[in-house]
Amino acid sequence: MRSFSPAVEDYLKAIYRLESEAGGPVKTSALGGWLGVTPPSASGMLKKLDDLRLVIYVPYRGVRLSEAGRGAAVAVVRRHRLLEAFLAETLGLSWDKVHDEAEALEHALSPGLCEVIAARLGDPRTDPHGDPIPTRDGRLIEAPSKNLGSLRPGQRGRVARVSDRDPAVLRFLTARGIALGDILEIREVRPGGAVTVAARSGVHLLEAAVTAAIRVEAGQ
Amino acid sequence: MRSFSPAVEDYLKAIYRLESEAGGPVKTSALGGWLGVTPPSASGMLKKLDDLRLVIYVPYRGVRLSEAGRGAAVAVVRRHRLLEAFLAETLGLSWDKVHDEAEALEHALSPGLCEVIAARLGDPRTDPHGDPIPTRDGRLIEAPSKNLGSLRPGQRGRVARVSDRDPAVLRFLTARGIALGDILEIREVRPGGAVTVAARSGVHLLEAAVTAAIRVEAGQ
DNA sequence: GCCCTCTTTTAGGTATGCCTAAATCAGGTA
DNA sequence: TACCTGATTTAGGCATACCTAAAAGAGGGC
Repeated sequence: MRSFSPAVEDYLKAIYRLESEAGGPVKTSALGGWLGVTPPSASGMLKKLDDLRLVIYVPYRGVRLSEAGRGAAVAVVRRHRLLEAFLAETLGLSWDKVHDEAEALEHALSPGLCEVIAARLGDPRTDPHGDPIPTRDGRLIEAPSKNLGSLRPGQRGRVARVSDRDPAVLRFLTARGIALGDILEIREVRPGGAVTVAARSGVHLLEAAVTAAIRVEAGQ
Repeated sequence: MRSFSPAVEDYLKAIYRLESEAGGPVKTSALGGWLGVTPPSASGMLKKLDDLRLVIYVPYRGVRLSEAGRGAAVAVVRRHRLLEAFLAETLGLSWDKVHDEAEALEHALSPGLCEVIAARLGDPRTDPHGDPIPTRDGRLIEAPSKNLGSLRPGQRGRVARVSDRDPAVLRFLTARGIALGDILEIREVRPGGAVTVAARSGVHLLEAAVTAAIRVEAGQ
């Protein structure tokens, strides 16, 4: 498996993520929005990725990863999450900082060094946000989890994953003393998506953006 | 100080190194040869670097770093050598492997992460090849050293630095049990530049390429 | 079924950084 | 001083990956 340009890797990773979220083909504009490029730029790149057989792109309809594309995307995700785990472990970087640094370094990490890091960390299963790290052979085990917002008042859940998309959310949770593995009990669900939760560190109001970022292992 | 493209950083680093070695302006073809690009490519880039005020480029005469260029070059050298030290320290990478990995990662290392690494390592003064690591404020302290080949039979020197240019040389030295800090005594100087040395691990014949890669702190 | 609107693609352009081929310059030789 | 040779620069191209503006397609409302 040859290596791809940073731009190609970013597209594959983005398509992988959006495809998982949407459960179907990804629209050109959604991809462009996610990556911060204009629709024409995304459209042009998709044609190129289709030529490379990394995606199946049907103009006006959307794009899906091919088997080869999925493999390449998962490899990038593995590098990214291993780097996050490595930076947290060896340098003590907080979970709100690891994403951006990993984002920059992932394209420059050789396969050999990637595996040295994995071995050094003892093949961790998750990164600092709780996201699963794909295995070397490209398997990704997604533990079942549901969005915190889908729980009813009185229900409890263990914080399993927190989206790394917005560092401010991560800092907010750190400031409130909420971390991965903590058990949250829903007290109140407000219209708009905000919730009130009881945690080890007390009762907190979590705004919609925060609630949406948290996935829990339910039934605790 | 804004950040530069990987290509620009590579040129600055190369000019810095060749300028130090030559003790004067660097020729276009020497730079191209070092970086593995053709003379026209180097020529074009030098014009651009001159526009950016990073170098003083006199067509047909050669190129020197400006103050700004020197600062940027030293910053890249710092990132490179800190990364080498970090990879050796935390991952146990051998001195023949750290260079290539650092070469790839250095352009993606943020200033912030660079300083976290420096702090974690306790602000090391040298990388795994004995090359000095510039300080954060851009000072580079070069300890006096001379080439192993300049010693006469009977003279001794402590291995202070070994060029990271050729990994095979580094592996050869490792295989012969010769490391940084070891004391070598010249037994024989052969025509062409090869030498015979007595080391802790025994007597070894070092070919010209190996001899040229070693710098020693003389008078041991 | 037609049209209108929004999305998406095509067209054409910019910047980076590399290449080959051709022209030009510098410096030593006759 | 005129020329030759080798180094260097200019000229013209290619690939990547982005942009804006304009054209074209898709799908809903009437």
